[in-house]
Amino acid sequence: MDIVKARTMPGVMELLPGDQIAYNRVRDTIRATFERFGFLPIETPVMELVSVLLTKSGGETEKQVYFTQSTGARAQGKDPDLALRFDLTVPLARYVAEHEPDLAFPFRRYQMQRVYRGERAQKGRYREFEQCDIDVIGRNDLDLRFDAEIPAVIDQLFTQLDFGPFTIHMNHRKILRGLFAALGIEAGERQTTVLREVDKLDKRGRDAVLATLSEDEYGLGGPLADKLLTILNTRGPGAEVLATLRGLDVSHALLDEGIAEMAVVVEALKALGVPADHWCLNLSIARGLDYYTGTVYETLLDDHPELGSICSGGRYENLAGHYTKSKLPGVGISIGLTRLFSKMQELEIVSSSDSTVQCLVARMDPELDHETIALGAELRAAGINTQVVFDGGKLGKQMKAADKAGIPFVAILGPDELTRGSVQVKNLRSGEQQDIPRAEVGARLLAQLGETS
RNA sequence: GAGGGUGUAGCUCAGUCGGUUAGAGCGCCAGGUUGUGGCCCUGGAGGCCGGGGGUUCGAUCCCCCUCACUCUCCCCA
Repeated sequence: MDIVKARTMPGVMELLPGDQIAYNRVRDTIRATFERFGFLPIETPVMELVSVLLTKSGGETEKQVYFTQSTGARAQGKDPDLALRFDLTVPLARYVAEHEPDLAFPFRRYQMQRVYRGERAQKGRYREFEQCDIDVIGRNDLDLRFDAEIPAVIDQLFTQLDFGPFTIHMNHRKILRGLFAALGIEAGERQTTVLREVDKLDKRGRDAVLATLSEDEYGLGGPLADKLLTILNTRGPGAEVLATLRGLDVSHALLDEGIAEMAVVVEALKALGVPADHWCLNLSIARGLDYYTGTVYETLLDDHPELGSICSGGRYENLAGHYTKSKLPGVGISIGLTRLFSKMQELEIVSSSDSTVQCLVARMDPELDHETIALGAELRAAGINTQVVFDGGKLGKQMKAADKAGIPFVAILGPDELTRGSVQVKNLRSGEQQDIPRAEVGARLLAQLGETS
C-alpha cells in the first residue's frame, strides 16, 4: 500500500500542545484586554460571497484570494461564487451594513479569526493566519478621541504581554497629504505612489528613498525630494512634532486640518494615561493601504525593530461604501497574532513549558486502579485539571513523562498510602513531596496551584 | 510576478579531491535504580544520501532534468 507523506501545505502554523497552550495564553490576554475596553465580540463566516468580497478589484490582497466551491458546482464547471476572507475589515464592512439597524453606534467590536491569502509563504508570512482586530464604527461622525483609545488598548496589551519595550508610532494621513500638496505633489495616483515610497524610509534608509523619488517616474527634483524627506524624518513626542509642523515654511489647508486633529488625539492620549515613552509621532509612517484617511498606527518592539510592525491600523472615512449609502467612519487596528507569536517563539520570549494538566495521578499498582481513578475524580471535583495514568510503565517513567509534558504535580496513591488514608503529592518544580490526608488533597493542591501560578 | 539558496537519521548538520559496512550531537526506546523526574553511564532502533536520466569499472559526491522546501524583492499581518 502506498503511504502518503503526512504534511501540511506551506504557510500554515500548526503547533504541538505545549506551544498551543502558550499561543492560547497570548490570545486570551488579547481578548481580555479588548473586553476591558468595552469591545464586543463578533465572528463572521470564513467564506463570503465573491460578489461581496471582491467589490472592487485592483487591491493587492484581493489578487490573493482563495476561491471555494462545492463539488457539485465544480462538476458543472461553474465559476466559484464563494471565497475565503483575506482580512477582517471587509467582512466587518459587510456585517455593519447588513446589521446596521440592530447595532448600537458607535459600534465597538473585536474579532479574532483566521484569514487566508494565496501568496508565496516566507518568513513571518502565512497563507492562513489569525488576526485580532478592534474597530470603532460611527454613524455619520466618529469622535476623534476614539483615535486615542486605540493606542491606549495597544499600550495596555503589550504591557501585559511583556514582550519588551515597545513604541506606538503614529502619523496622520491629512498631514502627509497636506505636505505633499503644499510641495506641489498633486493628489491622486502620484501621492499614493510617493506615500508608498516614503513608508520605506525606516527600512531602506533615507538615501535609497531619496534616489528612488528623484527618478523620472516620480517627477520630484532632487531638492524637492530632499526637502520632503527632511520634514518626514521628524519624529518624537507629540507636542514637539506638532510644534515643528506648525513652524514649517509650507502651508496648506489640509495640513492645518491634520495638525488640529492630531492635537486632539495627543491631548486624549495624555488623559488616557498612555506613558509618553510608549508612543511618538513619526511623520514617515504612511501605511501602504490607501483607504486610511486620518490617524495611522504602527507598533514596533524597541529591541527588535527588524520585525517590522506587529500591529497596525488607522482611521478611514467610510467603511462600507460598497454596501450601503450610510456614511460609516471608523478607526481600528489589527494584530497579526500568528506572525507575532511565531516571532516571539523565535526570540524565545514565549515559553511552552506549562501544561493545561495540573496534576497527574500516577499508577503504582494495577490492583489499585479503582482507587486512582476515584482520586482523579475527587481532584477534578475540586477544580483541578487531572489526568490519570492507566499504562505508564514504571513510576520513574511516569514522573519523567509528567515533567517533560510540563505537568506541575504528581499524586501517588499506592498500597502504603491507602493503608494510611493519605496521598503523596509531589511538586515537580521544587521536588518537594508531601503526605496529605486524602480528604484534604483537593483543597491543599488547589491552594498550592494558586501560589505557583 | 522577479531573483537567489538548499535537499544526507525524527531534529540540527558533518562527510566522501568519485571507491566497497554513510557519521556526530540532540531526541527516541531499553537497562543500570524491584515505589520517585531533571544529572551520569551502557546498549539499541532509526537513512533506496529528494526523484529520474546521463558520464564512469564504480555516483550520496560530477552533469542535465524534475520535484520539494526556503529566503529576498513586491505587498502586507
